[in-house]
Amino acid sequence: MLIELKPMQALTLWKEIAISEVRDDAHDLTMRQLAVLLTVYLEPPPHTIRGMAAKLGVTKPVITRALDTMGGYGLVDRHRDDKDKRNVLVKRTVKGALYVEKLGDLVIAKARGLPL
Amino acid sequence: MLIELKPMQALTLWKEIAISEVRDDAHDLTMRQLAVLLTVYLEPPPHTIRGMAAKLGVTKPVITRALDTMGGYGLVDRHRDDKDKRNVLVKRTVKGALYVEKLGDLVIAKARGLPL
DNA sequence: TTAGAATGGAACGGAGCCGAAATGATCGCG
DNA sequence: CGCGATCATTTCGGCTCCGTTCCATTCTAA
Repeated sequence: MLIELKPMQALTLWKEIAISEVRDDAHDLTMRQLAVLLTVYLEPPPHTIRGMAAKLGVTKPVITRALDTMGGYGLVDRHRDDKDKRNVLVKRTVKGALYVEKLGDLVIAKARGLPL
Repeated sequence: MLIELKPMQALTLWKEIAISEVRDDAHDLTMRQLAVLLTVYLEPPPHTIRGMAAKLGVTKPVITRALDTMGGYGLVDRHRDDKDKRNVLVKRTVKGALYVEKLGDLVIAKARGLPL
């Protein structure tokens, strides 16, 4: 659990992660794409385009395009809702789960290395 | 200090911050720009273009353009080094300091709100 | 003093994302 | 059944960022 995280530590953690993302990230995800990805993998389904657009405070095409890009990477999948065929449900993939898991490990590793 | 940060918590923290950035961020900074900004404000000077490019693992024009953009926002400043006039030193600004400080507060606030 | 190295920046074409508006498919109420 | 509402996607013009390459300035060492 997080206890007494100080401003300097918080910023250092954020900086280290940002640099790691810039240096190593193969997919070069946007902040918006990252927000979409983590929402899909951390919040309970179902995930619709409209719902995610509302949650992130962006327009629907932003979500559609983010899913296009990340779908191309194999990080997410989507198909029509059988109940209401207007809806599109975003699904998780094995590849995406591995990617998210690696991201979590990175945050933890960087958090451990923080100076006192 | 960070103690026993678990994978789920780490990812939730990162997700919350990403969403906040997407929703509220006035400047809409790229991950690279963010990495540059935090490097300038968290690591000891001097900061040269070449040095930061090496640190972030990107090309020089990336740093130059990031400084152009953020300089336009007033988040950073730069001028020639008097000792070696080939170098350009990146300087901090009051506006940039406030922005970074707010970012730190955001991380802390989100960290506090993490579920057990 | 001068040749070569180093530094930051500019120019270029290409690629991706943006918001707004239009499109196509589907639902549900009357 | 039909028509308006809802949902996701596509289209459009515009903007920003990308990497590569080239250039001007400045330093350094022979």
